[in-house]
Amino acid sequence: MNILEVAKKAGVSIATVSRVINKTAKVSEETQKRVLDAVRELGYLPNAMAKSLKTNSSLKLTGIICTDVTDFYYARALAALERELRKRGFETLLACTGNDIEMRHKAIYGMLDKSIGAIILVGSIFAEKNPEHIKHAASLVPVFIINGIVNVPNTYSVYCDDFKAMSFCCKALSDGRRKNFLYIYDSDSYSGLQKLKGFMSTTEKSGIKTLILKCEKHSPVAEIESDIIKALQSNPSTDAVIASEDYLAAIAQNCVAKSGKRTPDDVAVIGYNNSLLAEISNPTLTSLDNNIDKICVKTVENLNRVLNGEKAPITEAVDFELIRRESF
Amino acid sequence: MNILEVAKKAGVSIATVSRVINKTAKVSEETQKRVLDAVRELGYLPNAMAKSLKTNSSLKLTGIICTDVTDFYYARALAALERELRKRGFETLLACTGNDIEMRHKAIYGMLDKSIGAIILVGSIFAEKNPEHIKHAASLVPVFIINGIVNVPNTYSVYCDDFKAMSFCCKALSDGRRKNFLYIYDSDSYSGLQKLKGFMSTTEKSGIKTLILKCEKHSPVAEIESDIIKALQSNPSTDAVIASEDYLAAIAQNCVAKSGKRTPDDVAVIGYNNSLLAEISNPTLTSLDNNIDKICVKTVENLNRVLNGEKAPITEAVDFELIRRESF
DNA sequence: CTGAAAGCGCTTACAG
DNA sequence: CTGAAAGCGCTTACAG
Repeated sequence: MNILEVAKKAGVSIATVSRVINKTAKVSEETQKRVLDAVRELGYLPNAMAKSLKTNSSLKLTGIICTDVTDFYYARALAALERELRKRGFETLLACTGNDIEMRHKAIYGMLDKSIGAIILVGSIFAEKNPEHIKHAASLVPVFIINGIVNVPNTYSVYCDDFKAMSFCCKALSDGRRKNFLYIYDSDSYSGLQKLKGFMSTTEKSGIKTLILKCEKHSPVAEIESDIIKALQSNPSTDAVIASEDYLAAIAQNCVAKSGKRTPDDVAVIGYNNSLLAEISNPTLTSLDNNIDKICVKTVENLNRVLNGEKAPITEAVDFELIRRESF
Repeated sequence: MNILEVAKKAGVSIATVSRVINKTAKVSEETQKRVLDAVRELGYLPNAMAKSLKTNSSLKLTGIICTDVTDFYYARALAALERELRKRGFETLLACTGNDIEMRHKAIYGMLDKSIGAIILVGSIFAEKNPEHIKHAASLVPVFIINGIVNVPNTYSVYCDDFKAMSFCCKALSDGRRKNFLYIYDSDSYSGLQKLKGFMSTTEKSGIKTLILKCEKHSPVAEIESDIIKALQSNPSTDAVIASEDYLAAIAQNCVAKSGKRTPDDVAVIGYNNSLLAEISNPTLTSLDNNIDKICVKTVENLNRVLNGEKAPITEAVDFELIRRESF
């Protein structure tokens, strides 16, 4: 089914069909109707490939690569990115990779094959120490990383300074006379490590006692709970918990309760990302808002600039805020 | 930057360049190297449009239209769909629409312009009473609806029978000697209404007293809480709450606690979708699992069949299961 | 207002 | 092993 068949059916040239469909020049009403009828009867759908090949407009495709859309934080990022891209007339090609490094690399090379104009990598997990694949991608199209930094030409980062943010959380707790912190995290990504470093460096300076617990992402909730409860038991004077993600903080709150302690009186809890979970938790969860929405807005602004041949900042930080609720 | 420039730089014909890049015929090592070097130096990226135009393979694009990726249920659907599509070599073009009906229609027409082979509509909100736009879309490409039914040719549905599922929840509660139900919901989508009907018809038959509360989606948690608390106060003998979504159930649990009652002893609570939220809630939440993952798997199987010219079921139901936890 | 024809960037018989 | 050329389905000057 192509434009020629429509033209034949309507008894006109393909040029005329094209004009009618694209409303790109005056065509007599009578002819117009014949063409439109033919289009309808045949169920003709213009071939977008051929079209963009000719007009060289491309589909204005942006490739978004994300490890896991079911992660609430990434889902918010994806939603914001798609919304901002759409605003500017870009389409979104989505690839989810899971946490397997092979899949991540494959996804990047896969995207490169699709006539995309740019790649957005969602999550600092893509900011590896040896970013060969990103280097390759960036040699072909501009690459934008959400909340991660990788030092490669033609690669742009908008991020929240998670080191500072986590440091801020620690200070808030120690200002509140808390002295014995449990830190729970689940990811060794760039941003995950920044948070961890922020925690360690700040608690060390202030002479806070610390215990650090790493959980496996996607392990059963019961398992995480049991690990946290053990950690709390091994260090009964724990008076504050900081988690790298709200869901870990929410689970931790439940563990605190199960240990017969009260939040925040006995144990304060701070989460991270300020997700819906923080509002729904019982007690509601104080959480660090690292402004993922703003990160995405700025990223797409930069993308738009770069694709228009303008300059854009290589790295750009957004601010953060500790949203206080019942848990601290 | 096109194949001709690469050919010039390498001192060969464009045919040879194409062969090297696609490994589609023997080329001498020496020539191969010259071509690959040229490709590298120029940062040449084949034009996927031109390629697919020629091979007529198309990008094997599937358009997924979704109202809101930050909704946990839809995020799970999207993740499952993308995974299944990728398995079979399809790319995913994503459009998010929000809840505005205009935007939904625009998104559908927008997709049709992109050389997609099929459209997947995520969420029964797309199953409107007057599905003109779906009819139009389905006249051009097969349309697949996740958990919604619309009676239009070339449209396929895989769904969970939410009427039956909700009815099952009610029966479980009334078998447990509960007599006074509060139902909380937030959506008038096809599936939302099925759930509501299931609730009403079953409670009516069993002589259960009922109160029905509709919340606005995306309204602040505090507002939802206050509405629920009012509802509980207006009907102090409420001994069971059923919500159309886990997050509403989680909030309801908090309200029950704030009203000085215990879950499940005084008030049992059942959520819907069996999301992570159900596991994290305190107490953990009994929830109806409507098998969204299976729905998506079957949908992509059907899509694959239809695109290969095989038959696929027009409508297909998956089973459901009530996952018991602490709240009932 | 309409059509014939060139050309978008590729792939792939067809020759050699 | 390699190249010249046709053709994928469109759009758009150029003529008329």
